[in-house]
Amino acid sequence: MNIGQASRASGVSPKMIRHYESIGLMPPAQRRDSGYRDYGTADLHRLGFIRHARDLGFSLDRIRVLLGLWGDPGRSNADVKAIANAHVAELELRARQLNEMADALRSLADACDGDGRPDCPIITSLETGMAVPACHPDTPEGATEPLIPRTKAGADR
Amino acid sequence: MNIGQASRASGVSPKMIRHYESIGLMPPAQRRDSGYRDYGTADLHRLGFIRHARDLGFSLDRIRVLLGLWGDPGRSNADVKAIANAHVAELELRARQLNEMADALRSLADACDGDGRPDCPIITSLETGMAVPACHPDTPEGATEPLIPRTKAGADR
DNA sequence: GTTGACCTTACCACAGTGGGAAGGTTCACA
DNA sequence: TGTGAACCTTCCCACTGTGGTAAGGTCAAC
Repeated sequence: MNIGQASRASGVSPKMIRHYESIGLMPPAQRRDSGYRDYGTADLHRLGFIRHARDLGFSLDRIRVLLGLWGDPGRSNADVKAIANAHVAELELRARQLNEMADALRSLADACDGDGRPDCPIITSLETGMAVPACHPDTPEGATEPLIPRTKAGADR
Repeated sequence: MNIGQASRASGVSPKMIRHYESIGLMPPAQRRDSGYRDYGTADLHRLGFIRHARDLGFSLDRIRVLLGLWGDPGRSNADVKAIANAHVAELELRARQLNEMADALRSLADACDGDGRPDCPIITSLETGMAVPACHPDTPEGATEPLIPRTKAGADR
């Protein structure tokens, strides 16, 4: 089976299949006399595993570990679960950060008339780093606060 | 003012300040006789703007546009608002994708005993690309479904 | 035999940030 | 006046994960 066929069967681009081989995620492929790579069902299986893991957002480095556990008959599912849980936590953290940004920016955009004048609270906030001053239900009168609370996201850049 | 002082005052690393200059986000800095860059309040102001925009997740390319609007007295806040809204939509999309991944993986991890045996639904799912079969409140009896519904995220990789 | 689809390797690109090397400057302190 | 620490300069390389593209070889159908 060609790399192109393996690609269509696995949903991994030929480019990436070669890349995965070059970084050792995939074993060196069998070669035909022509030099063409030749893939079998075991390879397809492995490519599928990698792809599913990528779809769940695992980094290639973590996938390397997962592949190791997959192939280890004496593995402990506790190890797998620990990796999965760590990854879930990371995904949730990143999602939270993105949502914080979206919330902050949405409230800025909501405060902007968009009526064609130059006057713009979004620009003002970017200048000053402060959130829109008023009309915040849960903010004390006229108080301003940092756009994004300086916790994790971008705190020390 | 040195690049180091500008860095501390703006929260942008010296490395990044130079980078922003090299790609034209910052104008070429004034130089002292020694060749050291010299920054004034206008530069600090601009660095702050960039940093706040970065904190909101804007790409450097979009920041370039925002800086242009910032410096344009005849700008329309509708333009700014449009950029902001587009960015909010992107942030939300990415956050949603991450949450989908997290949800899928969390349910896999929940289905894993983690009792030290090799047996592991997470690994099985990565092999087959299917979600855990049972115990899904809103899933018909024994039905299995793709781990991540093939919509946008990673559909065509 | 020709043609088109496919394969090979090898390099470059992206975004955004960090690391480090090799060398020059500034400034305080002895 | 010398010295050392802390700073600055430019230049190159690294990372992640993916895509592009170029120059060339192969395969299969017609």
